[in-house]
Amino acid sequence: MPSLSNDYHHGNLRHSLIEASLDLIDREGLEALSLRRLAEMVGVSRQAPYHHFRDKQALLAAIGERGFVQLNCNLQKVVEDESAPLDQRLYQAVLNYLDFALANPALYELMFGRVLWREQDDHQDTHDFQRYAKDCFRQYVRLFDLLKAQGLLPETDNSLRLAQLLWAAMHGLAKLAGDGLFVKREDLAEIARYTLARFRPSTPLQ
Amino acid sequence: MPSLSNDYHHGNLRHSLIEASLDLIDREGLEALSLRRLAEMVGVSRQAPYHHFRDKQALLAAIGERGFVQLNCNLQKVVEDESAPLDQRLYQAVLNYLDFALANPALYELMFGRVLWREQDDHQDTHDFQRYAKDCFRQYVRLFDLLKAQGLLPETDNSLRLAQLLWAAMHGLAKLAGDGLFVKREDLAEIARYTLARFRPSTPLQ
DNA sequence: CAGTGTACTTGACAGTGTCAGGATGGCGCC
DNA sequence: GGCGCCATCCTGACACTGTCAAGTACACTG
Repeated sequence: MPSLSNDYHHGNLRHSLIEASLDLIDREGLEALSLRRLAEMVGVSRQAPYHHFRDKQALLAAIGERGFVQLNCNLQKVVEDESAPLDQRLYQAVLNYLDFALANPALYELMFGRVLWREQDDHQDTHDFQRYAKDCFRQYVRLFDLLKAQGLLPETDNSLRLAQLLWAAMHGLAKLAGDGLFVKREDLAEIARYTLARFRPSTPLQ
Repeated sequence: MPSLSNDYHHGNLRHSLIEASLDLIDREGLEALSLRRLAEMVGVSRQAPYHHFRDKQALLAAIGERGFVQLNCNLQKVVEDESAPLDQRLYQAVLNYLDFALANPALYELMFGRVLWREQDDHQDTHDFQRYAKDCFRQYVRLFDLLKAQGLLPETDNSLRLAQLLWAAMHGLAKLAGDGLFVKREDLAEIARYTLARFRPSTPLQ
């Protein structure tokens, strides 16, 4: 067990680096994230991070993983909230996703950035990262399964396809609103309802 | 008018740089694009590009603009193809979009990358760039307007909202399939039909 | 108490965007 | 025709990046 009060051995550098990264990208954006600057922030030499991350990509994967864990935790609470009716849970799961994306634009950009998703890369870090991401996605499949089981969706509907489509729409909306291309931010909630109406035209949402 | 056969004055460097950029990112991805390397490819000094682009960002905007012009041209042909029924045109417009995104992943990434869409930036280049992007988007609004005019969609539907939603879904699908996160590439066409069915449940598509 | 390994350090290198200032050469004006 | 203008291009320099190599400090194990 490493001692925590030590000038030379930092104690838990890995954790500190991830924390500092989140802070940095939140304040200055993803492109401001550099290993050297990070090392300086944490008060350590430029090469020290390499004892905890194989390279920059591995650090990025760890940060992204953190994001997915947080998002997953968030969604899980919504999906398993027995006190709310299922269609309200679905609506809330969409809103929470969009909130998360808009509240952490840089982190969201990283989580779905191309760097972490190209196939070539077969290192353990990115495998872990992608596993956590898929856990997140599965929350939506599960929600649609529940809706079907409760008769709120026809049995013939395909939960996987619905989840893929819903996720695609959410991701697109997050991009549109977050970067302000074809959607004004204040219209987002209305569009979210508009979206869900296409999935379950029967019930009104507020 | 500059002479074209000249060692010192390149003649039409701006165009050559954009062309070389497209070639490079197509072969090696977006992160391989550097001004210095580009200059070398074109056979010019590293500072020469700065006489045609204010900085790297301006070059990126020009490349992205090129992408939007191409996409817009592509869509316009589909939308105005009088020989096809409107619902088929819509379907084709979706397929063409997805094809474009999957065939030019690096260019697509650039076109919708965060670098070119943050608001702060108020230079002419990015304004032009964003104008072309919006032209593209308007093709879809127009298509929905046509569908309404022809009675294929209820008058109460909002073309803008429909276009926003459809575009969001397409963008999300392009991401999902292109980077292979939650969607297999071969399922994409089916999901595209699934998507459109949510917009106009009445007609079958093939 | 020697020694081993982990966490950390400094030095070095190639590559990046971009600022400053100098060279070249085609064009219009006297 | 000669001259200057100025767009176009060049070289030098700087601060910054990721990362390899090789050294140092410290904790723990025999």
